[in-house]
Amino acid sequence: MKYNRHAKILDIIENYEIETQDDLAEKLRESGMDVTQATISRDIKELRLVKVLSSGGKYRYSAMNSDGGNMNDRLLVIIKEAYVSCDYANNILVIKTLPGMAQAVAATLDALGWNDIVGTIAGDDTMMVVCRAEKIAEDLMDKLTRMVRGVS
Amino acid sequence: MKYNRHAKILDIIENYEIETQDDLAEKLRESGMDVTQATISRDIKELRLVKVLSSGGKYRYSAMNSDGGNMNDRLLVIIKEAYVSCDYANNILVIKTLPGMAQAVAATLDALGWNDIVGTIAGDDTMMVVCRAEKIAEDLMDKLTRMVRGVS
DNA sequence: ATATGTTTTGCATATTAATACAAGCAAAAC
DNA sequence: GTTTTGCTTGTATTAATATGCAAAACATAT
Repeated sequence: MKYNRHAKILDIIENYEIETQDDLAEKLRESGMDVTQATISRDIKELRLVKVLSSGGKYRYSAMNSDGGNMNDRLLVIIKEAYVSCDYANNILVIKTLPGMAQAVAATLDALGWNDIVGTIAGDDTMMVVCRAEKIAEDLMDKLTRMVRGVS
Repeated sequence: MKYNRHAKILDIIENYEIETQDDLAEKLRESGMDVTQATISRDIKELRLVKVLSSGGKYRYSAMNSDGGNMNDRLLVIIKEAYVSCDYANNILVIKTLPGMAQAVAATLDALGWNDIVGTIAGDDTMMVVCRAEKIAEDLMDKLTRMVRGVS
């Protein structure tokens, strides 16, 4: 359940101004994930999130865009966990995952903040990535399949 | 004294693994700057520093490289505060500042993490920036003079 | 020199975050 | 089937950080 939660956390901090770990706990609870502040402290450490000062002068948890390759590791773990198959047409990449895991993959891809990715959308076991160009979709598919096969 | 301290803080966190605000207070004390944790908390807020997880698994304060233009603001304030004059020869930019402020400007420039800047060195009221190329030095001088004149 | 407004700071404290420890679980090993 | 091992979590606690408030420091006008 941990990786789902991590993904949800990435999702939450992107869409809400989360000031404290308790705020985050609350939001997770609303999603049916019941954890304590202690666990969240550990999640935040693992995800390498940081507390930044938002423009409004308040603190806010955030996934630094480009944190030295760490999010890539995260993607690796989640992909290995969730991946089923992958294909693309034109600039759209479609990723099939285990049931319930599509959100996790999408949130992680989002957190990477890649400019070449226009956006993602996720259902339950399928997600789509809108890429800037067909070439990007192809490259991303390659990258993912290599990840799953354990090739660096 | 505040801007000097801010500069020193930037300097310290770059050169030491600062885990807590108390650690930072200690290092500042070694430099003859005597402040409490409370002040440092406020400094960290103003400088928009973040606590990141270092590769060694420990937390560490850091100035995110490229935090959405905020360090630029910081540079702006410090430049307005300290700037006297500026000139360059070849790829070396020389900045004259008010007495004692050269370190502040240098640390702030360092914190920007610009690739085009090879390095900086600061005395008391003069500092030098070694740029990757003459063009860079020229651009930087322009940027600084525009800053001082209040032109964006 | 004195008053007045602004900024910076420390103190004390409230709030927030990290962690030692033990318990619970599940998979692997025996 | 039992034991071992490794991982995740909550509890309780400690550690770290943020902030309200008053005092001090500074600047500026009178």
